[in-house]
Amino acid sequence: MPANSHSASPIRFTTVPSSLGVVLVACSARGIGAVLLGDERVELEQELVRRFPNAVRSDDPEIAALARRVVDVIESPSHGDDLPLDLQGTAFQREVWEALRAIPAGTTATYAEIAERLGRPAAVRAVGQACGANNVAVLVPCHRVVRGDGSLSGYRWGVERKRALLQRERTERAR
DNA sequence: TATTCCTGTCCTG
DNA sequence: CAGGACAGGAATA
Repeated sequence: MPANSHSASPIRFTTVPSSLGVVLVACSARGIGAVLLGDERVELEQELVRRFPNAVRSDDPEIAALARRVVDVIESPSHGDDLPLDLQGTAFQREVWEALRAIPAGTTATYAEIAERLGRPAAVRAVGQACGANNVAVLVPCHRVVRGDGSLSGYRWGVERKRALLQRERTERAR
């Protein structure tokens, strides 16, 4: 049991294919620290290492099982998730991400609504910033936040994926 | 329609 | 440390 001093505990990751492209799942001892979406495996690995320099690839079955569960949530949003998360961010960012998790699948909220929910109605723009800083795609549903005029605005992993996720969740909710 | 300002955070010089 | 850039939005002209 290596007692780690100030260098964070190792973060292990693996990648799996999905209908939305490659999914990279990384986790620490506390839980899932990152879920990245992209077109190419290498691209995602580079992005992860940029954010977590101490991340290492792992073929641990435990990680693989976790990754499979993440893909399940992606493919079938109504599946619900109780996966352990290890979110790192400022107090404000955590508040935002917490608020996002309260948005039911199949529905959306505006950046203004989130800001209001936090008691900071004027911090709308900061909310957008916090969403973009989120490392855990899908499980922290930043894709369910839209503009006041209904447009999808942006998405860190591509607006097309945002559109696909929302459409899928609406379909699941309808049945 | 075009500016301007607001808010929290990050990035860059 | 200062200034600019953002996945927004309301107010003003």
